Amino acid sequence: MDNTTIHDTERKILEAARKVFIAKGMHGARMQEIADEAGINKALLHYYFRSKDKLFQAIFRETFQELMPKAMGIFTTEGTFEDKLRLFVSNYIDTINKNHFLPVFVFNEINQNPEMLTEFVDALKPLQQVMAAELQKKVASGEYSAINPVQFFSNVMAMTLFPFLAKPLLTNAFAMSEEQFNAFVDERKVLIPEIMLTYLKTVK
Amino acid sequence: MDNTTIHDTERKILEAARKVFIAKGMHGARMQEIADEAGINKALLHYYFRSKDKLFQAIFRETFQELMPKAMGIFTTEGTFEDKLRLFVSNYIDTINKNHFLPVFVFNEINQNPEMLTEFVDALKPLQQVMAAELQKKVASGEYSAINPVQFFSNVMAMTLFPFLAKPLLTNAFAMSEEQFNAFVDERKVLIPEIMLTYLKTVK
DNA sequence: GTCTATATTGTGATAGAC
DNA sequence: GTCTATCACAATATAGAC
Repeated sequence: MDNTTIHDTERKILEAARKVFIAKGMHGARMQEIADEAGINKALLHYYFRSKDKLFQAIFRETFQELMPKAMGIFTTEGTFEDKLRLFVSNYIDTINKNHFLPVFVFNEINQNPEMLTEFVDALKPLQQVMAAELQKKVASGEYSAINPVQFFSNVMAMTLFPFLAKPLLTNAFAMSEEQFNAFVDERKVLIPEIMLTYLKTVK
Repeated sequence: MDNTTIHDTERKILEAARKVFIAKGMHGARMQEIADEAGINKALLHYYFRSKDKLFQAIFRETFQELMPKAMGIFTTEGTFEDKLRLFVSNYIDTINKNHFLPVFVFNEINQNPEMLTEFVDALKPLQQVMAAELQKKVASGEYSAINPVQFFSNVMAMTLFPFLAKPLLTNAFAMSEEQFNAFVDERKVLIPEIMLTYLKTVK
C-alpha cells in the first residue's frame, strides 16, 4: 500500500471531522461526536491524528482550498471577459451551493485565528491577478471605465457569497422555503455579472 | 435605584462579556476570561447571570440589534432615493467600522444556532420594506428598471459587509496596512451606491 | 454583593489488552 | 489497527463565609 493510498478508516475520520467541524466550528466540535459520526472510538482519532488541533488543521486546509474559487481555468480559456465573468459566478455559486456552511465556517475560523493564513497567503492573489489583467485590457482599450481591481473582485465575491453567509437570516426574514432560496440564488448567476458589467460599461 | 439602572458591576460584566464573546464566539469564550476582563471573579458572573448561556443570550441580543442597520430614519426623511442610499451605505460602513468583528460573529452564531432567530424574525423586514417601497416608486415612474427588492437589498448589504467579513483575507492577500484597509473601505461609500444606481438607471 | 473554596461534569488525550 | 478503561485537567456551576 503506497503512501498515496488513504486507509478507509482515515477517510471515514476525515469525512466525519469535516462534517462536524464545519457545522460546529473548531471550539464547538467534540472529538466524541466526530468518532460517533465516523463509527469508531475516540482513541482511533488520536491514533491517526495526534490531536484535535492537528485534525482540525487537516480539515481546514482542504476546506479553505475548496472555498477559494477555481477561476484560473476559466480566465485563461478563450472567450470574452463578459462570458468568463458569467461562467465564473455561475460555477462559483454552484460550488458553494453544495455546502452552504463553507463560507461562514472559513471566515469565522480565519477571524478567530488569522495566523493560520500565513500558510495560504498566496491563495487569493493569482485569482485576483488573472481577473485584474483581463479587466485592465478592457480599460486600456477604452471599453470599460477604470476601477480598482481589488474593489471589483471584492464586489463579485461579496455578492456571490453573501446569500450563503446570511442564509438563515434571509430565509427567516423573507419567509423563503428551500426552493425559493435556491431560485433566489440561481437568479443571481445572471444578476451579479449584469450589475458589474453595466457599471463597467456605463460609468465615465 | 430603579429597575432601569444597571449596576456598575453588571455593566462591567456586560462589557467584558461582549468583548470576549465577539472575539472568541460562544464556544471559544471562557467564563474565567470574562471575569478577568471585568476585574471580578467567576462566581459573580453566575450571580448576575445564571449561566454562560444566559450571559451569551444577553450579549447576542444586543449585538444582533447593532448589526441590523438603522435605516428607517434615513429612508423616512426628505431627499432623493440616491441620496438616501448613499447616506445609508456611508452610515452603515461607519457603524461596522467601529467593530470589525461584529458581522462574522453574528453570522457565525446564527448559522450554528438558527433557532435563535425566531426572536428576531422581524428585524430585517421593516428595513427591507421601507427600502423596497422607495425603490418601487422609482420603478413605477419609469426612472428605474425593475429589480427584485430582496436582490437589491442583498447586494447592498453584501457589498457593504463583505470587507469586514473577509478582512484578514483581504489585508493578507493584498498586503494592506490598517490605513490602506480603511481607505479601501472608505472608497466603497461612493462605489457601492454608484454601482447599484448605475444598474437601476441603465438596464432595460 | 463579593469573595474563596469546592463540587461536578465535560473533554482531550493516553495506557495497555487484544 | 482497534478497542475499553482511565487519566488529567479544563470549565461551568454552586456552597458558604464575610
